[in-house]
Amino acid sequence: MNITNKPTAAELEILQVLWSEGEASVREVHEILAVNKDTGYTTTLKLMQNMHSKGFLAREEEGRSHIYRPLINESDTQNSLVRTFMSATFGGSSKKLVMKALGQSNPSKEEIKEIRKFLDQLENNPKP
Amino acid sequence: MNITNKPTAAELEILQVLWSEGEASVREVHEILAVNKDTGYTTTLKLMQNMHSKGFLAREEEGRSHIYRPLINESDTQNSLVRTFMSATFGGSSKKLVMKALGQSNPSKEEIKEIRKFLDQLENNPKP
DNA sequence: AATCCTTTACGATTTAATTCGTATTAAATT
DNA sequence: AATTTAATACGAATTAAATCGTAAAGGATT
Repeated sequence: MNITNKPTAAELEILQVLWSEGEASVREVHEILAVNKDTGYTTTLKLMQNMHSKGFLAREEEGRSHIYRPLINESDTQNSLVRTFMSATFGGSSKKLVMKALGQSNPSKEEIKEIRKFLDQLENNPKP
Repeated sequence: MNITNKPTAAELEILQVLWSEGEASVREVHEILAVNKDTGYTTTLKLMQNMHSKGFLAREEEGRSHIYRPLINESDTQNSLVRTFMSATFGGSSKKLVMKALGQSNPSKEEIKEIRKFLDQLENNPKP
C-alpha cells in the first residue's frame, strides 16, 4: 500500500512518462523528456537503470533494448510525497496546504464541485 | 511579492522556527531544532550564514552574538513551494493535490467548514 | 591575569543526486 | 564482409546540499 522510499525529482519525471504510457523504452522516455529538458540519453538510461535496481521499475528485454514498466503506483507515490511535503511546509496541516493550492491555481467550476463532493464524503465517512 | 529562489529543506526548518519566534540567535534556533534533529551547532550556524548571504535572513549584532530575522515571508514562500510541488507531482492540478491531501489527513469538521467557505469565495471572485 | 566558555568565520568533507564519457555488443545497412 | 547505428553497462565527474572541524576573538569566571 505504501511507498518505502520516495523517488527523487528526476526519477519522478520518468515515472510520469511511464504512468502515462504504461511502458516504454529508454529511448521513448528520453524523447519525451527531451522536449522540455536538455540532458543526454545516457543520463536517462542511468536513471532508469537505478530505478530498476531500486525496485521502482520492472524491465523486460525486447530485441536488443529494454522495455520498462513502473512497479510503484502513481497514487501511492503521490500520497507519500504529499505527506512529506505537507509536513515539511505546512506543519502537517492539510487545510493550509489546500488553501494555498486552491488560491494559486484556477480550478474550474467543475473541479470545485468535485472537491465539494469529496468534502461531503469526508464528513460522512470520517476515518478511524 | 514572489520568492525568486526557494529555500532548501534544511533552510525551511530554520525558517519555520524564525517565522514562529520572530527572531532568534543561532543558539536558540539550534536548541529548538535539536529536539527533533541530531546535528551539530556549527551546521545550524553555517546554514544561517548561508541564508543571510542569500538574502533570506537579516541579522543584527547583539552583544557578541547575532540575532536573525526572516526576510522572506512565510506565505509567499509556501506559495512558491506549493506551485513547484504541485507542478512536479500533479502536473499542476490543484484538484488532484487537494484531494490527496484531504484524503490523507483528518481535517476537523471546523476545518472542512473553512475550506468550504474558501471554495465559495473562489467561485464568487474568480481570478483573471 | 589566566583560564574557560561561547560565539563567529570559513574551509573542507561527506553525502546524495544528476550528468556524462567511454567501452562493448549486436543488429541493421551498405 | 565491412561499416554504421543504436543499444546497454558502468565507472567517473559534476553539482548541490548538509555537515563538521578547527581557528580566532572576546566576554565571563576564577
